[in-house]
Amino acid sequence: MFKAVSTNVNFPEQEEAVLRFWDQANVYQRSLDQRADAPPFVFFEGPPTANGLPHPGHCLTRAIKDLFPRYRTMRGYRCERKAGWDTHGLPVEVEVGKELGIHSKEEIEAYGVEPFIQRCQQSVWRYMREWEQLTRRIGFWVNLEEAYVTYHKSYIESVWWSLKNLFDRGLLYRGHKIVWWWAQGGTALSAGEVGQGYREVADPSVYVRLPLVDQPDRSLLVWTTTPWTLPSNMFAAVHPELEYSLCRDAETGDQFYVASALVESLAAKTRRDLQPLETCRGSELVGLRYQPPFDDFRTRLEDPSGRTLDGETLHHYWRVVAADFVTTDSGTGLVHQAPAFGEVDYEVFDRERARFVEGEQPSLFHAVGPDGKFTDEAPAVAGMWVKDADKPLIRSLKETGLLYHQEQYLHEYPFCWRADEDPLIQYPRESWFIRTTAFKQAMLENNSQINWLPAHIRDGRFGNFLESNVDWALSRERYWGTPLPVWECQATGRFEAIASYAELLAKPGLRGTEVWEQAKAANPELADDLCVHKPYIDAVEYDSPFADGARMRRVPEVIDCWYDSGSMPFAQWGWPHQNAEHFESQFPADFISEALDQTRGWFYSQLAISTMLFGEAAGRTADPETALQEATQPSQNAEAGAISYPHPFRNCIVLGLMLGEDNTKMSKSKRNYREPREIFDKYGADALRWFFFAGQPPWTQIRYREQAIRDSIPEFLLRLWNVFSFFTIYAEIDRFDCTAGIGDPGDLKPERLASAATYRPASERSEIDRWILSELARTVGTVVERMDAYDNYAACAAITELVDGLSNWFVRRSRDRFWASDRNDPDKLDAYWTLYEVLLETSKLIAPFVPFLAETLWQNLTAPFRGADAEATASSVPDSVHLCDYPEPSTANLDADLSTAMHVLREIASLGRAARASAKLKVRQPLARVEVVLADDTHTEWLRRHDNLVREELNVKAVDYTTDGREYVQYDVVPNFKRLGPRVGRHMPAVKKALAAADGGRLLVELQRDSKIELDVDGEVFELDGEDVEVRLSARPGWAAAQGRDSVVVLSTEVTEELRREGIAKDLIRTIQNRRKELGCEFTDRIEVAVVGDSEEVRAAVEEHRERIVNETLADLLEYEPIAETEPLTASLGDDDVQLYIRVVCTPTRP
RNA sequence: GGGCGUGUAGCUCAGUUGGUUAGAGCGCGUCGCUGAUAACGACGAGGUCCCAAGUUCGAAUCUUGGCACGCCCA
Repeated sequence: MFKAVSTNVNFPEQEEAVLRFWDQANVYQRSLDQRADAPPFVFFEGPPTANGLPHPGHCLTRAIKDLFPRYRTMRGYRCERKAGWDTHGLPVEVEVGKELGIHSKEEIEAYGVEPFIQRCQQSVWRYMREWEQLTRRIGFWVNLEEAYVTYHKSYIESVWWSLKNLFDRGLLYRGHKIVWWWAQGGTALSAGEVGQGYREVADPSVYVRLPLVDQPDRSLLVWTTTPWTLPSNMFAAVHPELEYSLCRDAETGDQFYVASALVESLAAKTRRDLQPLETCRGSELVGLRYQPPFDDFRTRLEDPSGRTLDGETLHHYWRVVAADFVTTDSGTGLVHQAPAFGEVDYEVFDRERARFVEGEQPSLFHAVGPDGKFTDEAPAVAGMWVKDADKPLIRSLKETGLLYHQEQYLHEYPFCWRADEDPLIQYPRESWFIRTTAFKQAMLENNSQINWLPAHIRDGRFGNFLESNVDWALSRERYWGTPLPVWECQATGRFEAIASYAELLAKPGLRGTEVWEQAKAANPELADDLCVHKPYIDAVEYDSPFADGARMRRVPEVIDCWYDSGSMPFAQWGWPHQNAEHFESQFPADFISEALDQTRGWFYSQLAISTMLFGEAAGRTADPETALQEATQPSQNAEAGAISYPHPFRNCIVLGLMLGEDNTKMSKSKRNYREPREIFDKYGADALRWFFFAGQPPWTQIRYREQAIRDSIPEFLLRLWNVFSFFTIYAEIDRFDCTAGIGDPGDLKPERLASAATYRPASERSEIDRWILSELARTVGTVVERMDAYDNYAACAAITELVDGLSNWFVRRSRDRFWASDRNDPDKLDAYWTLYEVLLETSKLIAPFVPFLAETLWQNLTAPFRGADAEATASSVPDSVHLCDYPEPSTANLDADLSTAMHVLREIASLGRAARASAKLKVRQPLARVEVVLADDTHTEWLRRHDNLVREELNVKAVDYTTDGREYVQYDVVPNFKRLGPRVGRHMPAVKKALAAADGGRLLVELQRDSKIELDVDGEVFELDGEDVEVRLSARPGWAAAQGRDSVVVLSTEVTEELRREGIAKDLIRTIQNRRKELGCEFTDRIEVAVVGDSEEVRAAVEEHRERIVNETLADLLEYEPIAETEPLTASLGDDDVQLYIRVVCTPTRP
């Protein structure tokens, strides 16, 4: 039997108990085992880094990652959830550097790469425990024991395999990359580091004339704020669509080209008189040759030209080129290009170079060394720090007459975040690239098949990013990362890629593995995974296949850790070196989710790698040997078992970034959020989860608000809990037996309940039972539909509405049925069964969302089946709600008409309360009648049959319904715009006016009589039927009435003596009940009551309603003389005060 | 500077293919209900739906142009 559950509940404590139960009973594993043969629902875990502490943003990610797998599992899928950890990268190195008090690469080298990476390997687990605790506490079911780890040897070897695949297909190459370079420190800085170092500085801004080769009296006027890059000038860029003017300087006679839009501002700035001579489009300037600002490269290069792919001969340098990035915001609309010192410029160079045939391409001008000082390529300033060279270079331009104008220019420029006096410069470094651009179309095609949530990501942020794809700069000149598996022939410079450690060990003339072996011997604790890391792997060399006697040595770089995580679809299994069957069945993913910042991160790296390796419809096979060959030839292996786009993920929820309490980025120093741990302790994981799932769609930018988390308790969790508690309280009192007659309960699906002894079919139960069961069916339908579409927000809204209806209408209106004295009253049992069924189904329904509360509800609701008095076969009831099947919408119980009718009824009740409030007649005072005026009589019959609900709710004796209430209301006929719009068109305002002007009541009569209204408007006659118009009601003044959209409720305000006495009796009951509660009475305690006073009216009321008072308050005695040894309280009843004596007769001993 | 997103009540957010009375929760105020009660109900105050122009019989919704904020990139 049921045990009463207190309304007083401590959710966090309860959740801890549920966690212990899950652990002990091994529920997660059993939920998988139970679906061993079920179709898979594949989930990929985007690996977090355990190098920092988790914050509430991570809670959201982990909550949403839990929600859908749980849901799908209950829906009958097998959803394995393999955890993973991202462990490589610069942040780890920086952390370790901080510990050691060092930061430059030199310092790391001095400290020793070997101990450094050993520290890195340990450091990545620093906050492991916090992460695991968070994961467990928020209820994220994921296999942490078998997590994949990006530094593990098997993982790295998978990555190596993929890189060798790309290398062998010519997709991995070495080239230049322009990086932000800290010259003094000799290292490149990441975008994040550069971003920290911007500040405003004044730089020289120079306007330089570049005379045209063919027309030396005309020049291009270019502008730059980095004069030191001018010696390395290669091109001048114009926008092909812009208009340019050839201007004549009235003073000097110089003629030069400037963007037309900038002539005026340039003239003002230089205080010159500029006369436009002619205009042309930028595209007409393209191809013109000019004289470079400095002669060094020109004098050294003999014939700087080559053949293009079109077969022409074209000069390599000092030509006008077209570029879209040229603007007229500043400068002259002609942009000096020094590709070595600007990323954008370098792209231009790349494009230009691609026009030439192999071997005849231009090379990069580059007059500066890695130390930031000029080389001998620029003899005039050789050895000089670039910024110091600005002045002498400008002076020199002045001397040659090329300097047109000079000024100071204020702008943002990055400095080194570690040495803030050192400006950064853009500088070319050698780097390894993946030719992702060759797969741009394939990636776009693949992307177009992905179901992104929100949808705009596909063609918006992510699609645009793919459109502007550039080759992936893969390598990093760092230490802690997956080593690039490329070995270089020391004689020929040719490369070879290696796919596994074993493959390396099998190479001829192998040497260098002893470095690792010795390290391991010296320190047996060393993780074996480190053997494939720097510096050990660097020591391994072998005989070159390219030149006799030459050796192969590994290139020094490690790779971008985004490549690591993007490889997880196969690397998590060590595929293709092992686990072929796992990879087979777990690819591609049905569902992934991360925050928006992963657009260019994990979302991209996964898609790019998968597209390159597996293409579309590339046949996959369990045989690793052939897998490589197949993957090498994407899209040529379409055969049975082929995979098609999209892969490697089909559905992706892109979470919004979470902001702190003050709507700014969460930051530890600002304390604008709370540690997850504290949230769990104060409010619990369910409260947090519900806040995430029900508060807003997951892709909106969520603002962390403690109050909102706190609110999800009363708004949802506690409300449901109260219903549950109500049920158990009375089920215990009435010894409601849900087990009798049920043979094999299973997971207590509704059809199983039907076999119970006292269960009656819904069709035989009262209207309110059928109504809530219909609401339940409707809700289940919506929730399943929305959750299948990955829309948790709408699903939660439906659940909230159900619980609200359950609590504020079903229970509220059914309380009397539960209080009925006859334990075997069928109506009472119906009420129990209905509430029981709804609670059972609700606990399943909410299980994916709030798994803790769901579990507690389930276990309590099913306890009778596990108790000693349960029938023997009843042990089939799952001990966890998470082992149940998700509810199926029951079409049998669906009753749309009932839903609408009840909605109208609830509105009537609501209006009635409003009318009472305005008439200052409190609900406890019974009234004779209400009149309900309806706009139409669709539901009148039904309402009439069920007016007991209204009578009770409004505490009136009678309810009358009518559609003819002209006495109380005024009718307004308004157009149904949606329907009428297309037909009436521009006459709509006149129709509206005509309807408003007419007598609504008369129109209504006409409509009821003829089923149509004729309207003469603008000389045209319009015929409107009942659906073309809507009838609105408004209460006429002078009545205690309230109006809704479709009805007006009018109250009879007359209070007779009899009604008055009934009101007094009700007041008395209420006062006694309050007193019972104050005295701490159990629900079944008996009391004695005395009402002492000289009010005739009160006495009459008591006598008249004695039975009711006695019954409802469980009073054994109701008299008019004081009860001895009892403190009276004063109660105000009607117009009189009385003394109330209440004494508890007996308190049954508690069990 | 470019791309994407957001802008609706004091706060947090909904708002379905354009339809004329723009909603919810919280907060505030008033009143009420109450043996589920740290809950609940009613009423009220609170809105130039960021601005402007356009399309339309009709715009929070569609178009264009601005403004503000956020993110990403430069």
